[in-house]
Amino acid sequence: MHSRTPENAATRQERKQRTRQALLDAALELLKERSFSSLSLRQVTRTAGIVPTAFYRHFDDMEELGLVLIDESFRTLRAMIRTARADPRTYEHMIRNSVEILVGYVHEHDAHFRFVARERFGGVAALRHAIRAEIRLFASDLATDLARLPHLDRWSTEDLQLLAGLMVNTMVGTAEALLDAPAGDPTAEAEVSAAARRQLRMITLGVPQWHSAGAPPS
Amino acid sequence: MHSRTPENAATRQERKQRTRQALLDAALELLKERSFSSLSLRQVTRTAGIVPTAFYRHFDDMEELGLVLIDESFRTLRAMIRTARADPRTYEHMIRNSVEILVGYVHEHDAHFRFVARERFGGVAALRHAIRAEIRLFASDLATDLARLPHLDRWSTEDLQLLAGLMVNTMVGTAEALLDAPAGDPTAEAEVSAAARRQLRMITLGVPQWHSAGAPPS
DNA sequence: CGTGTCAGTGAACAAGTGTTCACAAGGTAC
DNA sequence: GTACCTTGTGAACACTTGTTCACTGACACG
Repeated sequence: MHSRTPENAATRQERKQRTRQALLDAALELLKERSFSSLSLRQVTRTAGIVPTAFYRHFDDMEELGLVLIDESFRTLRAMIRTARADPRTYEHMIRNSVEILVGYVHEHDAHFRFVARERFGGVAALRHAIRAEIRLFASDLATDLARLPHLDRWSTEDLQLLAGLMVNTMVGTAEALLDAPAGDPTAEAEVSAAARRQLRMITLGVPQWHSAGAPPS
Repeated sequence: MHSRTPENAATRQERKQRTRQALLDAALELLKERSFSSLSLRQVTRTAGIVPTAFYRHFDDMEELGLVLIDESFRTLRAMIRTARADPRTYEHMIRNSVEILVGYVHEHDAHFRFVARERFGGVAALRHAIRAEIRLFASDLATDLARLPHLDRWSTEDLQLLAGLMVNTMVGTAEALLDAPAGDPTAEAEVSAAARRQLRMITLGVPQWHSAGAPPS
């Protein structure tokens, strides 16, 4: 064994990537309690186990790190959405499925969800805008999925967007309620998801009436 | 004119109250851009025009100031709600009325709304909890009002709460959309409020169907 | 008029901040 | 095997932060 790579060493790129990820993880960990704007570069490097100045080898700025963190968070969010988009046969099926998947993801990636929820209206404009854009995108995807359901196939795209926005809003509210539930309390979690299902059902019940009711202008 | 009170002077209590208010106003002004957790005592005193140490004559803490600010914000919110609660005759009337009042209040007290929206999931736990409690209270009030409307008079209180939560959520989302609209752009504002009305209508359209549809368990 | 109260001052502190710079060490490339 | 490149180090900088303390001066009260 003349090789001097005891298994934790590796190519330089890999090592760099590893401490970069350590910085991201450290920040995400700290963001469970503080908010991003009150997070200091030195705190991040300290909990990542490197010296403050080394930070600049990986990011220009705390803001740049924040944006990468948003990207990372939305990768898991998009993965969730992809899972949830599988064949929306009926409203009921879609509702049960979506809520269940949401609960699972929030449970498993609560740091990402917590970060996004906190920064959605937080102090840092760049993060706010990135998040807002992603959520809008999400609503658009949902709208095109909805268009395949009975009754909704003849809705205008504007109304579909509004309906999707309503549902996304409810889901976001549910996610936030889940984050607030005492960690790992299964009954609280069950209550929140039951409430979410009922609320989504309330929304869908109006669907068949919408156009026959006239949908008054403005 | 031997009196040395040129009009800005007054009794000592009044003067104290005035600088106290100056501190609150300064903080609220700064909170339009930063978030509370990244707001420093010295910044507040600086923009209020007093020396940092004088802060302690009025508050023990920045957190105490924050809580007072929440109180102040929710006084205007409660005033809004009181106005909006006047006789909910029909759904349509209620919707038009509520949205219009909301738009007016957000327009006039945008600093308060902005502060609340930002701290609802912000870093400071005490503020978060205070806000959450107020919003729950709001939803409860709305639920009791809703109980007087046709169809809803025979709903269970749990379902009324869920419906109210749905509507409050939509209103909160609308308020946040209004805060994002380019300042004073009347067409953007009109679009947001039109969207809000349509969304609320979508919700109410399901109401007559709810119980006849079975409202399946959990 | 005289005395005490108290909102606001200014100096001082220990600690934390972002960012710079010169430097060490070791993997990379020739 | 040697020279380079790059990740991480440590000292140093100029600031800002919260909080303390002894103080001043004008209003309040007797």
